[in-house]
Amino acid sequence: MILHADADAFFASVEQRDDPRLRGRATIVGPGVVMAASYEARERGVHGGMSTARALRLCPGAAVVAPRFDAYTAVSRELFDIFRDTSPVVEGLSLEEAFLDVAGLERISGTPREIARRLRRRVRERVGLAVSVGIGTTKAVAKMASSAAKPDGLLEVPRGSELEFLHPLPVEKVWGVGRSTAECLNRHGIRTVGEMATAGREALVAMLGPARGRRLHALSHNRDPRRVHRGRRRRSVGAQSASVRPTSTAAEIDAVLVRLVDRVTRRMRAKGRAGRTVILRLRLADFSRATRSRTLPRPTAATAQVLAAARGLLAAARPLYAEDGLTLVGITVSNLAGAESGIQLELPLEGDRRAAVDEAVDEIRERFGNEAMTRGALVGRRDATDLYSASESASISPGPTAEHRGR
DNA sequence: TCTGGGGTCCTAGGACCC
DNA sequence: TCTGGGGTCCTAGGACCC
Repeated sequence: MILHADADAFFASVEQRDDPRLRGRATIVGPGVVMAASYEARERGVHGGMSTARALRLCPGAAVVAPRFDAYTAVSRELFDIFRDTSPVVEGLSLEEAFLDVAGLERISGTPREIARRLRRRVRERVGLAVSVGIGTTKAVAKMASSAAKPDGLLEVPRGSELEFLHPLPVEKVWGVGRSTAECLNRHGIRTVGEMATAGREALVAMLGPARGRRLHALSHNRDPRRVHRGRRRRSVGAQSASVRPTSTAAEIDAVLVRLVDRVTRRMRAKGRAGRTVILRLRLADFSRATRSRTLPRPTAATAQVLAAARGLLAAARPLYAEDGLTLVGITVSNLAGAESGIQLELPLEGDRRAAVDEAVDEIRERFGNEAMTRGALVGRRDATDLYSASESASISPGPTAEHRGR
């Protein structure tokens, strides 16, 4: 069984925990837009992403507080300490939520429900926050069960009863279905997961494209082979700023760009990562978006190199915004060295390299299932997985099957 | 309703190679 | 010389998540 644990209204709950005056009071984090809203505010229709001005019209008297990211990071660490103490296999999804594989822990720790109860109690006592937990046989069911359990709840979907849980749910409750997908399904008369199951795979693929169509079809029949795995490597590092205005001068925009590049490359160096693709993100005056990217021959985390690429992209994109100006600039470095695959291994430069590869293949089978190995690829490369110690590394990708690829 | 900041994954076309 | 299948990499954009 898989647990999905998720701290309720995380940022807002930390603020309420740390400031007694906010307890029991509608609390909104973030000036400008709502980054998080306490349940008191949600009851009045406030939700993440809306402007605080609108939120205050819906919920006059709400407290608006500025985010304190350092505090959230510290609380997140405490939360994950408890998660990892609960199960050896923890996969974090964000600061405040994670999957925990509790299969095989019955002898030591009790049933999944007992484990979940204890987890919730420990977080409440030691961190002072409410954590909702969903229990299911798959990631998707566990995740959707925790949403259904909120606030401050626990919901187990026992093995065998998954379809009873899934089928009545409206499609927009499905993890991975957002506004656009929901609208498309609704247009075709599909409103619930059960109707999705009845529609059939070909119909869903025709509506949504091969990847989304197949995934949702599988999910509606409770098929979700994804394992819980720890140690996923970050695939990109980015920073953006909405401090630019349509009236900003070229020099002001360049100053923002320099600050963003510095922030990103600093973080990359701190983590010992280097990347090859520099992506410039722009939001124009009419709030439309554009991206421009450039792939370098070699991974880098050097400020000067990333900045040179970023400036080149900005200059080339100038015709886009010369007339009306910009409202956001962002820089992301992706294609991070050593992140191409599901698994990384260091090969000894001498000795039994074959054995190391065989071991890695076994691990991939375990993590991703046999299915995923039909087209496993072994890619050997000599590059810097770690900025400071270049070594030969190999990555083995859990290749999509021919069926997955639609070929 | 005039809109943060950080990520993930998928798609589609073109260049290029064998 | 022309045609074709099969593959990789790069670029740009879109959808979704917290």
